[in-house]
Amino acid sequence: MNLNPAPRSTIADVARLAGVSISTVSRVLNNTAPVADETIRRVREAIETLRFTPHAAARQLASRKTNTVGLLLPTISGSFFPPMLRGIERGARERGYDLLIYATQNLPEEGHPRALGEHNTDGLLIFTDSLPEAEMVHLYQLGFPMVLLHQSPPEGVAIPCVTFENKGGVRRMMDYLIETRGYRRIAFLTGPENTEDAYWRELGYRETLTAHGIPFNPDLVKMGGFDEQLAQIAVQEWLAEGVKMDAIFAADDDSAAGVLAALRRGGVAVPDQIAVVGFDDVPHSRFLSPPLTTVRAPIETAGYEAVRHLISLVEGEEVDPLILLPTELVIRRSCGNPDDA
Amino acid sequence: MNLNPAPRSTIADVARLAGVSISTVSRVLNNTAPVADETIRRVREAIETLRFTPHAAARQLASRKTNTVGLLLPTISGSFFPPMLRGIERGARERGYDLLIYATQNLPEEGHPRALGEHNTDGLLIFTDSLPEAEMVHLYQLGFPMVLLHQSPPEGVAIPCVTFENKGGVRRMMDYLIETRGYRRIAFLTGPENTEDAYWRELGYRETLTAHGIPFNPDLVKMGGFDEQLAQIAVQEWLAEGVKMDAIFAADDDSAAGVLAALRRGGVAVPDQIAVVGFDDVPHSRFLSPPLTTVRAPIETAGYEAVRHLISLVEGEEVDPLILLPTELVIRRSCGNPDDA
DNA sequence: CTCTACAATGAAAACGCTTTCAGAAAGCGT
DNA sequence: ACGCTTTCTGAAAGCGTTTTCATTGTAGAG
Repeated sequence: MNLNPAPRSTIADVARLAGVSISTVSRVLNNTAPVADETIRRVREAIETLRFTPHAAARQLASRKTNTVGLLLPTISGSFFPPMLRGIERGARERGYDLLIYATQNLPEEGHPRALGEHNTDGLLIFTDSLPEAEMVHLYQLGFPMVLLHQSPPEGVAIPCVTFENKGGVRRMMDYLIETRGYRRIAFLTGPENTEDAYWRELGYRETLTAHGIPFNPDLVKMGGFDEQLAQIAVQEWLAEGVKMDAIFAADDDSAAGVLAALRRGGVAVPDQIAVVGFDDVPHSRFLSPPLTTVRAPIETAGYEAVRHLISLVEGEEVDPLILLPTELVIRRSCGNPDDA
Repeated sequence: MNLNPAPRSTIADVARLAGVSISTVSRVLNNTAPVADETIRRVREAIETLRFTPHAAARQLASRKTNTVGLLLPTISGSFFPPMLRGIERGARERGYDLLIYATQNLPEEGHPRALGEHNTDGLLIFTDSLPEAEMVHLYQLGFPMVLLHQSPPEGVAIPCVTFENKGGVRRMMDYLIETRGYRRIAFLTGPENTEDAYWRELGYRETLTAHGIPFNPDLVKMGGFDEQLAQIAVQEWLAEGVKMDAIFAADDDSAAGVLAALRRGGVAVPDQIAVVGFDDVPHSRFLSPPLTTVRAPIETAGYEAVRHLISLVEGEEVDPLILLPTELVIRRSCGNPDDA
């Protein structure tokens, strides 16, 4: 089937029908030079009757621009992902760019990781752990536009990075738990290793403890891995070990959901016996039971800003090397908020 | 910056370095005609030392193929989305295609909806409600490859469609609830209007009722809209109205999560007072409390199969008009499963 | 040995645009 | 009327590939 795939009309057809040259058609298409009103009208009309659509590849070849940005991420999962992608898609679309997605996990074995950026896209959005450092440096040296999401660039490589104000967010939440709610034994469920967001969140936890003169207790820290199931297991262990605590700070909301589930299963009342807080404020969190107190991270905004900065870069503008998005406390019932009881 | 963007090497550079013609380079690149082993070696070497990557746009222009498929969806959200996208990405990648994403919600006002498929992609994956019917018909008449996801084609338009065996899944779940668990007053929380999955699921509910001689009771049906919050509200209404029921069948897992939250808030024990079941088995569902009994829909597989069928179409093969993916009962605690109590 | 067939290569023509260059027409100050 | 812009337009040269066509050997068939 489809052996004779309907001859698409080209710019030449339009030119012929409108009685002008292809240059003129191109000019009205791109508004790239003055054209007489009457001519514009005729060309537009011809375009309409022929249902003409410029051929993207030809355009890209001639103009040396793809008007496409690529998004690299390790894999597609978690409740973090949809808001981020939504922001990215919106940002790209608003500036007239298309969005190409690569889950690097699925990429062919060492095949042509290079083919990624250099020719298919004008720039790359790189999420966390999705591109080997060597490849990144090479692209950088070629002057290829990139923006990092939740990951800082390698030493000496000035690739802009957008991320959350993780440490400050944790800090404010900890202050609240300690000062307002009076908790002292606060456990922390870390994110995955080698993840920067996770690193800063944990650091915020430790620093705030110190600032309040509370000694750091290694028994109160386990790995939650930003994962619901891992978090459940960790909490079950705490329960089994009989470790006592006033509150559990989960490094993200997915793991906080796991904490909630494990505590409920273990017959522990939240927040009466143990308070629980998370980080991110993914859409789901307000529906947890009890509704989750958390640190709101502007996930969608991060995606949106990242892609806009990338496009600025593509279009030759300068861009701040670090874009730190503010976080915000969202107090709900899981931490024992009396106002919402 | 980036005014002098590192001259990328072209096929001509490779040819020169290897001492052959560009035709030969192209041939070893695409394995499109026999080339002497020694020549292949030299060309490969030249490619390597120049770090040459073929320019995608030029390739597309010359070969009239983009090796890209587009995914159209209304918006990016919900727990349904990540598995689906994962399947699609994997399927596309496996067959050597790139994936372009369009959230049609973000598309410019009536601008060039046409530009979507015709020139940027070799084919389009169309999710539910994301493309006006007229546009679809037009593309179809042009012979443009498309596959629909969870939506059937308009009258007389033979666009393949992949979706779940919704009615059968609901049917089996209902049989189980009625026959094995002995429930009679089963409420149903519908999906959004004008959504086919929602339609078939509701139909399955009604038909099974009839099959078991249970009269249909309109009081036991409310709109859940595949949405956690809407579902909560609906359940709150039921509770306020004092409607009695043995079980609630939510048309998808997101709304089932809302049901669970609302019941807990209303002090109703699940499954002891009211059983709850959902549909989809999104990753999250097994972590709900109690773990959700649901109908597993192969979401990732649907995406995977859809994109593979699309690519088959692109490559000129025939494809079944309807791909119905089987669903499967997943019995967990929320329906009162004694084995897992 | 000749004939045919096929492996191996190169030259050159697309592919459908954008962009430079140049020229014609038209306005305008003097 | 004269030069000088400025506006508008067309011809033609790319952009970096793939693909067709032609050419040259070289090997097996007869």
